[in-house]
Amino acid sequence: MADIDYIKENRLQDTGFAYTLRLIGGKYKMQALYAIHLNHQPLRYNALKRLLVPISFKTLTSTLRELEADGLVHREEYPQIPPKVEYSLTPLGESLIPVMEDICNWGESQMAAVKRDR
Amino acid sequence: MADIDYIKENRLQDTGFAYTLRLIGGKYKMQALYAIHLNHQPLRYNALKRLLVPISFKTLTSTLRELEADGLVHREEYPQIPPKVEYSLTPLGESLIPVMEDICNWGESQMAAVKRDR
DNA sequence: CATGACACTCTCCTTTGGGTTAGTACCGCA
DNA sequence: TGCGGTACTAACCCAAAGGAGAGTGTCATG
Repeated sequence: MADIDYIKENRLQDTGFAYTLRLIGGKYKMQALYAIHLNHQPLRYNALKRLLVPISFKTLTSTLRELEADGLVHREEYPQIPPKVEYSLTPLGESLIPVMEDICNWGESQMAAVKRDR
Repeated sequence: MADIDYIKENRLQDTGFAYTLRLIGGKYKMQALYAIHLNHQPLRYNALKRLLVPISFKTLTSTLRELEADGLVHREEYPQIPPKVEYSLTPLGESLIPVMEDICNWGESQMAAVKRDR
């Protein structure tokens, strides 16, 4: 009954669910994090854009700005010409990788199952 | 380098990420699944609606229809008056619970950390 | 001499998710 | 007799997310 009270009290929307999804819920949020992770070293803006085709400038920029504001990504700007900006994962960002991998794995196995059943 | 090729080949959008998020990405998708799970028995439409306040009829209906179409939820209709419809998790839906709990836990601990640091 | 790379910004446009309101058909209960 | 509960559907609306395309300033390369 404690479980149900928990729902009835209507806290469901205020749990970690909503919190986590606010951070990684965007169309390319997880892809961006994962791409940086897999690269094993900082990634430049245009490199990231090429990896996340067909993302647009606008979306990539806002995606990165939000990830930075949420402390998942670190932005390092080199004031030179031509400009150079590198993005890397913060420890917090890294801590999300296992969670994202679970999501990914579930989807992979499910896709495989669907394919098998046809 | 295999990792990077994986990205470069541009398969990132076609991985389990996108697949899983298509299934549970809606505003109330995970909440609905979790509510049914916690109830330990089938939930009726209006009961679910009360738990997911402030969800609207339209959104709850489309949410449930999509979950059903994706095989995560089972819909059982009792042709009586007044009508009665019960929703329960399929085994596939149940298999998502641990993944969702990981997402939830990460968010909870992160919220706690943010609170602590102020 | 001109093109392209760099890391963007700006403006406008479309799509999508979700919200609002109203209505349906029937019944039990006060 | 009329109100509330049951599980919806239909029509319309709104805001936010994302996409398209052009522009910026400087430099290296062909």
